[in-house]
Amino acid sequence: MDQQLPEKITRRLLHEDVADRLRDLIVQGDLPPGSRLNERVLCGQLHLSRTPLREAFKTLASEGLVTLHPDRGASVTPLTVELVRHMFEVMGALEALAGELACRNSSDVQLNEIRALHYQMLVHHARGELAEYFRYNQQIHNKIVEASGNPVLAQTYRGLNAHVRRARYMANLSVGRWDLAVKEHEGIINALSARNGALLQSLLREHLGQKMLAVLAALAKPD
Amino acid sequence: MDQQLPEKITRRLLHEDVADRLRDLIVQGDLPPGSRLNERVLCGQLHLSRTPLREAFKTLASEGLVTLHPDRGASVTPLTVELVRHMFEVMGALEALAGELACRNSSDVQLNEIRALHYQMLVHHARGELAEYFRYNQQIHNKIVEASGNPVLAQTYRGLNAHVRRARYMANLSVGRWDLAVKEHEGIINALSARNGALLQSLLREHLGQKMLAVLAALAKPD
DNA sequence: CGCGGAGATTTTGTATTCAAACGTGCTCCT
DNA sequence: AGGAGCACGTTTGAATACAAAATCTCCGCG
Repeated sequence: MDQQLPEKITRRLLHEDVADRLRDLIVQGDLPPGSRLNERVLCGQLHLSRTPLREAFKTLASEGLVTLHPDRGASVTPLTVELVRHMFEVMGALEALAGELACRNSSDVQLNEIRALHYQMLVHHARGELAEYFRYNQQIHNKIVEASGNPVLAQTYRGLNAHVRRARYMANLSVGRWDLAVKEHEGIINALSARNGALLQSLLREHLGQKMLAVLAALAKPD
Repeated sequence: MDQQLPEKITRRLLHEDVADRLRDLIVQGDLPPGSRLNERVLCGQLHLSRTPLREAFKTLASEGLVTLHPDRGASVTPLTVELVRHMFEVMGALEALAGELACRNSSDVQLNEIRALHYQMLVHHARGELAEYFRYNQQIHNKIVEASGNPVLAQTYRGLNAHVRRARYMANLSVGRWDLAVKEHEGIINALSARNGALLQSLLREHLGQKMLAVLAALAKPD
């Protein structure tokens, strides 16, 4: 009997690339909050036709990064204090769940990978390489969510995380906060290594709460 | 000074209607899990062109109800035991959060609305009107999530809930389970009325857990 | 009888076209 | 002066057209 066909070598669809591209632009602030997304202009810049661009809009809209105004186009969803607070609330619940599950389900291999990333991150922190630090930091959180073994959780997390990354991008952390964040990570890794789910949950919540405060503070001041 | 323009009388976009339509068809099983979605055929049935249909696919794909296969079209995401388990795990975390927040943030008006829905539901239960019961049941859970005052949570919840409803649709509950579910609801309403967040959380978790077991049992047998 | 492959057919992915809504700036009237 | 109304250009929404990939068909061959 014939096996389920193994999902091809995965060809990439244009609208997916475009969605990724736009998501990055939004997260990094190149497309600032509230800005209008003119289809003709973007088509020119991205060298494609309106069809895949508009399809990408739909994807981003359902992630909440983009808002659609019937007959008046799309715009980058504004990043309000309220939105940030609500996002972090949900993220908190998701990360807590991820931590609990990761303690129960993750393999030792996965755990070692996470630890390895952590040490890499420490190196970049020591060298003051912020961008690299961010990348590893992000990877660690992603790995923890992956290690939960729950793809639905992972996908939901990814969707929200784009917002969080956008917020954090605007909120360039202070050095003091940075050092503290590294300390918090230390505890997180330890709790995970000990597979202490309850502890890990509270540490993740604390960590995320601190991150939110930093983001809110940064949002509040200059614009 | 001029007021924020009140977002128009909201014109509805075609692809949104189509997405709603398809979502219902999938949830109700008219488009069974795994079935292929032929664009030409669906265009004929829904009386529209491929453009808005494909846009709707993108929305449903990001909700996970539909899976896109590059160059080979779209299909209804299969409903596996694993998927159900993972979904309910995430839903559990979301509902728990919703319960906690609802206890803290909901207005008395909202609480009364929920209680009113509950009594309506009891009436339909007493009369054995399953479909009506389901509608009120659904509304109650939605209202609780709304009462949390967190739109991000609400949207995330809605996205996953489509899956849950689909699962439940396949799993027509037994009468015994039905009576029990009503009892559980009684406790949920009481905890919410007392604004006892901790209790509400555990009751919601228990309730959802029971629902998952019923769904899994139904999934396991016939097919 | 099964296998393989060339060509036809279908289906999808993307571009282009057509139509309707929106916004703008002007005129004209009060 | 100020505002209503209208013609114009612009932008979006949806349909259609075109191109490429996948699937199907059917024939020859082992």
